[in-house]
Amino acid sequence: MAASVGRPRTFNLESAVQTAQAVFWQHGYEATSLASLADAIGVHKPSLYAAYGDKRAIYLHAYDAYQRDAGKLVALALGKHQLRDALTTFFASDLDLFTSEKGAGCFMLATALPLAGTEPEIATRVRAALSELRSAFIKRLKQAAKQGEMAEDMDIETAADLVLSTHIALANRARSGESRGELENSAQRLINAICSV
Amino acid sequence: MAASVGRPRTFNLESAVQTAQAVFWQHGYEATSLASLADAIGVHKPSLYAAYGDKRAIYLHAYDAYQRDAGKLVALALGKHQLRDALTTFFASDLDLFTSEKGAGCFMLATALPLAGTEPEIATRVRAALSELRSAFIKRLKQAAKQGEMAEDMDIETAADLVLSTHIALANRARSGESRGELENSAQRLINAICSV
DNA sequence: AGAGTTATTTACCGATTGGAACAAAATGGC
DNA sequence: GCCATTTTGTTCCAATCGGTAAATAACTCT
Repeated sequence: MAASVGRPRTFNLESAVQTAQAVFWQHGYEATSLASLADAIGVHKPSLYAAYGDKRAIYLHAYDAYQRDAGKLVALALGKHQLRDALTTFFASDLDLFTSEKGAGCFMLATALPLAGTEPEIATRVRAALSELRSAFIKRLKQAAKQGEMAEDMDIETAADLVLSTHIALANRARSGESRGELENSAQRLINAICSV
Repeated sequence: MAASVGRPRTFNLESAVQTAQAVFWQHGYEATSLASLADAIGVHKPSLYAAYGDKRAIYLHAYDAYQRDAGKLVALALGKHQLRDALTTFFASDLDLFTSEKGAGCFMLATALPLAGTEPEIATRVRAALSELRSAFIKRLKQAAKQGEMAEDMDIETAADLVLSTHIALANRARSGESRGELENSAQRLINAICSV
């Protein structure tokens, strides 16, 4: 896979994507210049073009990396045996992510949603990601319902909506600078509303 | 207030702000150029500078107008006598706004939140707006609780969080291009979870 | 050691950006 | 009719934008 012939690359492809991700995360897609990306990574612009392609391609690399990493966190959290454990872990890693030093809020919602106003293919990506997340919630909540872990009068579709809505809202509120404590309170209240045990 | 002396302005200040708002709404703050604003309004750039100030000032005018208009809709909806009526009206006007032809999703969340990553004063504005909205929900839900309109086992803070979260999530999902029907379903499920009558 | 390959650096491109200078045009007050 | 005032249209600015051409440097393979 890696070309062993020719002059070796002086920077790591994956970690450079992480660096680019942080720049996009803080400034958004449009406000991020190629010069600032190259500067942050420590290379010159043509190196970025040679390695990834144009600005859009660099962004999509950062986007894909985020989705992959976030997906792992979701799977890890929802894998917990008890629903309350699963949701607590899910929202804890959510808040870790949304208050990380790489950027405030959710990378995807903060950087891709503005573009969604004019670029349908970006909108479709976000829509698909949210739909996939909701499906994961549905699957996990069905399992919880079987084990009697869900509050009575709470059907699965409603609970999935509430978890997804809280997830999205926490991302938005975190980007607006709300304190982690308040966000944790909201997450805790949702968990108590959904879980019977 | 209006200068009666001098050459009269050839465009309406308020409607020009609405036009500017639509451009920002669709493209976001950074991707909106002064040239495109002037073009959409039908004037030349210097007229915008003379009337409002720089690009940031034009955006803040659009932002303030949005907040004022949206605030009226919220007050109108929450003024309904029955909680179910109030929430139904609230989310209906939400979806009208989020699927309007002026732009997809919520103007505030779509255009201001990306800026919040680097500009604290913008972040503070959004934070304050969301906090104010939550307070309005709390006030309205307290009244509903007195009249026995809220589901048992549902405390006010939790319900307010869920309404706010759903509101924010609908805005995000609308911008991602989700159909109005799916969004309506989510709103309806939340209403059923909160209201006893 | 030389050839082939790949990534580097420097320099540059046209286009667009937000913003401003300036004079002409259009009004009300005198 | 003229002056003060305000907005208009034209023109221009330095800076930055995303992207590229071309030469050089660093490596592997034979």
